[in-house]
Amino acid sequence: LKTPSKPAATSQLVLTERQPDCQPLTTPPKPKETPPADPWTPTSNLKMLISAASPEIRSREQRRQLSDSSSEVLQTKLCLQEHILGDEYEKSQPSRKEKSLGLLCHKFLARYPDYPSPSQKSYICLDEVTEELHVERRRIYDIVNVLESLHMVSRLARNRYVWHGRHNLPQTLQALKKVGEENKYIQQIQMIKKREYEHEFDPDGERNEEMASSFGSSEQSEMSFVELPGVEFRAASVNGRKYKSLRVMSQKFVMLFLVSTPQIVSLEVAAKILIGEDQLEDLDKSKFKTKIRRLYDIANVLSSLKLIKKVHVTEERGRKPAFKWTGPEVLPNTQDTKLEATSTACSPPISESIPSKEQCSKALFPSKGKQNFTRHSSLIKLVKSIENDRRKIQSAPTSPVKITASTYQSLPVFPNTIAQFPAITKHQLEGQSKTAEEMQMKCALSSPEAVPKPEPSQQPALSQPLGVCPASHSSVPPVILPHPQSGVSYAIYLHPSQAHTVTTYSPGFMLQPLPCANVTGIKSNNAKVLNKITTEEGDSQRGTEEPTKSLAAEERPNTKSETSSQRCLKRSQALPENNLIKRRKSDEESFDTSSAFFPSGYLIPLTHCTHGNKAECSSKEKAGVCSLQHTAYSSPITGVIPMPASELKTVNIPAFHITPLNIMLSPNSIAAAPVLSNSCLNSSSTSSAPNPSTSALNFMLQHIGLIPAGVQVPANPVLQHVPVSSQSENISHSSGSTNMQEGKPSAPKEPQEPQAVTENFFRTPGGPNTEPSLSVNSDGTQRISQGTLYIPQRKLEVSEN
DNA sequence: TCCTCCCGCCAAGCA
DNA sequence: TGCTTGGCGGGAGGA
Repeated sequence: LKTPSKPAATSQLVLTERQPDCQPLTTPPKPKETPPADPWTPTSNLKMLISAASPEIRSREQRRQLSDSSSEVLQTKLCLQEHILGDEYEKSQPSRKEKSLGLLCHKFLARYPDYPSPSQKSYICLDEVTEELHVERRRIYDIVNVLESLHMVSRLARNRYVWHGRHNLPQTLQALKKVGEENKYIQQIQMIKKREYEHEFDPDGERNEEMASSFGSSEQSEMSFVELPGVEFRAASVNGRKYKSLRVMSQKFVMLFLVSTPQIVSLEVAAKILIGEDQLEDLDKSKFKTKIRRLYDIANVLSSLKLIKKVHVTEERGRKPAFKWTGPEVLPNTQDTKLEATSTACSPPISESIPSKEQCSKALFPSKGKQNFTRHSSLIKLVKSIENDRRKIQSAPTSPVKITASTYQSLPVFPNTIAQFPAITKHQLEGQSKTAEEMQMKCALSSPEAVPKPEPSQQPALSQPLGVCPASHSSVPPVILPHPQSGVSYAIYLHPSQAHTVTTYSPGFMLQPLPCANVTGIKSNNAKVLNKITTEEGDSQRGTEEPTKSLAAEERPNTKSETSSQRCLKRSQALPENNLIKRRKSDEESFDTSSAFFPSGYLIPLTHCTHGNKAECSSKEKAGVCSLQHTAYSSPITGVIPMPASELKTVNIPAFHITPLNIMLSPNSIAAAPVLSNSCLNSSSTSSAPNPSTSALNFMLQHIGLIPAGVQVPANPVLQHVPVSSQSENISHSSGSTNMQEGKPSAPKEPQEPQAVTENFFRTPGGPNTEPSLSVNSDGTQRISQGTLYIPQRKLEVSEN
């Protein structure tokens, strides 16, 4: 039965009308002799008319205070039928748009308060809803499933749901964001975009294989449902279908927004990620189309909830539908231990012995809060702490988008970022010839995913647009740690987010020499390449509308999250469900194994840094060291690696407490900060800034327990030669997240010296995303002048229509 | 022409 | 066994 279209004006009237009180009209019994397929028979026609016009009829009845006796109604209908014929009838039919799921969802939501009183539970009876909204049940399921994914409703029983409203939304979004980060969706997005571009030139390429390798084996990515305390998930079917459910898809879709910066996700990318996470064989076209369909369904509901808004992103490849997150900003999770999502996947847990920061901290400090969270596999991944750390010290290896420094500086949070930016990158640049720089850039861009293997000898290319040091680093100083064996010094970055996480002493901890990163702007031709595959977003959006997001973009760099071995480990972290005790036990067991893999130590040597060595990089790339996977997700900082316990032998760092900083520190809280190499340092002689003194170093090392009191670390020639820019003085900034002093690039005095070191590490003249230009001072030293800001974000043009 | 997504078939699984 | 739930994809309306 084809439904003729109806003019918007008429149908709009019908649709905007809400009939909260009116019971649906009862359709007169249909004469048996009426052929149901014929729309123009009086009876069938009448039926359709009733369906289409009943709101009007009812409102008319209300206005006239007519009785709703069926005979009168029928009369009215018949009367209406007389007048609405042919085209009129067609016009009376709601258009397709007006039957949309989004509109239906609006109606559905209008029935319930956003924030229902906790004492007054609203129950949803599907039968009632379908009757009152005049929709088939199937559509209600679509809505309810999405709402369920956000814990706005939960299933109570057959046909019956409880309405929670938006009470749980912040919590849910926070949990989803966390899971999304753990799942490294941002990296997957980057990978997909890269693949898209590559596929343009290699349509017959091994796309699926690449995708397969990108996402790992299908078993890696079991679908799981993130639950919240008190919102139990009771799917009607506990079968495998549950894991393909719209609920899970919806959650993952939301996750993509929450982890993306800007928070715009194209359907295509979302579908690919969902497919990639699902089954690799789903990569055929029909599956893709199906996913897209479902995403539209979900998007319609989310749009009704005003969580997302449809936009279009225009790329060189064309205009793509996308959605932009318009929901509440999800702040960083402050209750990690509470947000324990549980995998409800049907796949069996592989291992219970994977430690994680949460597990460690939970073991030590069991949360007093709600513990009803079910466990999500992705939350208990071995490399969690690695990823968190990486995310903060990496940036997306994407094409830069120019914005002016002034624009950038206008951002309210910019000063913080400036303060965080490692001045070391500047020095490194200073120490580089342009040729070397270009070579590095080419190298890094041609293989941006070149992830350094944890071999000390390796010299991974680091192509990192300036200014990607995460804001969260602003207040935590790196520790300069000499390594007597290798003669290499290291910077240890203490991650603030981990500062409060107390973990136990991890016995084997060695500072592993890592190649120094080369930090350069992106100038190679590949920048173009990357640009082409990127989505677009107006700079204005970044700069004015969502400044924090702009910065957050740099906090969520395009980092290769894990090697395949890590994925295996990650995969193996799936834990059994439903038993808190069991979980606790497994947590403990997992914790015991932490010595087998010590994921959070990121160390960058102060020596061994060479400037981008194109030849080396290229050869490694050819040799497969710089695999695609690695490239896309690798740390631009380079040399950020997890360290197996087997390599952690030399220096034991117990859990300790940095009194001056009031930071609880553990080995898991150690990450690397980019540090100049000797060569870098030697070649770069911007000398206006103070060097950290040996006494300061000793002070800090003693305080943090790296060396016993009384022991002095000899003056480190490397450190002494660290040139520190004084140009950062020009940058106003505010810190404040710790009790550290800030903004004194002048010669530090104890005990402020370590802070001064920090300052110097995280400052740069032009802010985090400045592409510096090298100039030569009168004394022959090189300096970086503030230049155009380069945002390692994709060029994005968004149109909302 | 392509995007969007309604619509309903039909299978899984529950009561 | 009937009903609920929901995956799925055809195909039509709309841009």
